[in-house]
Amino acid sequence: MARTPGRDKNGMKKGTWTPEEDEKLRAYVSQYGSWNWRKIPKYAGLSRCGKSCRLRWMNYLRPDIKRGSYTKEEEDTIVRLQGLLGNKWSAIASQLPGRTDNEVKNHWHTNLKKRSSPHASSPSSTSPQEATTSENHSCAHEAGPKDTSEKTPNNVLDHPMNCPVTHPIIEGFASLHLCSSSSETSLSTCVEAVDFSNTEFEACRDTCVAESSGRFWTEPFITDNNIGSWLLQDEWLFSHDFFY
DNA sequence: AATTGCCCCAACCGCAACCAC
DNA sequence: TGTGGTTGCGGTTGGGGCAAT
Repeated sequence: MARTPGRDKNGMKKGTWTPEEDEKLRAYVSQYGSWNWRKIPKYAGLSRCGKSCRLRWMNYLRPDIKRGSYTKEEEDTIVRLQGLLGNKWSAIASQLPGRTDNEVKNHWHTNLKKRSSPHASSPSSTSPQEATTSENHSCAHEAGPKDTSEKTPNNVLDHPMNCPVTHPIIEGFASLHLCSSSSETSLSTCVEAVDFSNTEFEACRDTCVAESSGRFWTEPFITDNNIGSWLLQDEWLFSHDFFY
C-alpha cells in the first residue's frame, strides 16, 4: 500500500513513514506547532523534506483525524459539494470534520465517482467539475493568465452561463432543483434545462450575487480554501436548500 | 497452493497562490 | 514592483492487499 522507502537527490528519505518517524513528528508538532514546515524535519530529527512532513501531519497524524468508513451522510455531502464546487477537495473536506482532502479525493475516485455519474463511461461526456472548470477558465471576467489568450466574443457574456458569478449558482440551482426532482442525474443536462427567466432562479441568482458582493471569486474560491465554510455560513443558501 | 489482476490509499510531484522583503 | 521562500492544492502513481481463477 505504501511506497518503497528510498532517498531523493538531496538524501531525504522517501516512501512509507515508520512508527518512529511518526512519533517524532507528532511529538514535535504537538509541542511546538507547525511554525515552518521546511525547518521542522531538522529540529524534529527527521530525514524528510518539509513537504513530506506537512503531508504526513495533515493526512495522518493530526489529532482530529477521523478514520474508518464513511457514513451515508458524509458520502452525500461529498457528492453534493463535488457537483456544486467541482474538485475543490479541500473545500469539500472542510465540511467533513476529521476528513482530509486527500482522503475525500481518494474516496471520490474509488467509490463515489462511478456512483454519482452513471454515464461516466463516455469520455466525451462533461462531468460537473469539467463543466465548472472549463467554463470558468474561458470566462472573460476572470483575470487569470490562462485567459488572456482565449478571450471570448464580446456578446458571449450575454448568456447567464458565461457569467463568472452566476455560473456556479446556475449549477447549484440546477443540481438541486432539477436533478433532484427528476430522474435526470447529469448536471450538465440539468444546467441546460434551467429556465433563466424563471422567477425562482432569478431570485436565487440575484440574492447570491448581491450577498457575495464581488467576493465570489476573489476571496473564497481563489485565495481561500474555506469556500465551503463561507457558503455554508450563508443563511440564505440554507434557507433555499442550496445544499440539502 | 500459486498466479493473476484489480482495488484502494498513502505518498509523491508539479504548480500556483501567498507572503515577506 | 520584482523576487525568492513557503504553503496549499489537485492530479497522479506505486505497491500492498485481496478476491477471483
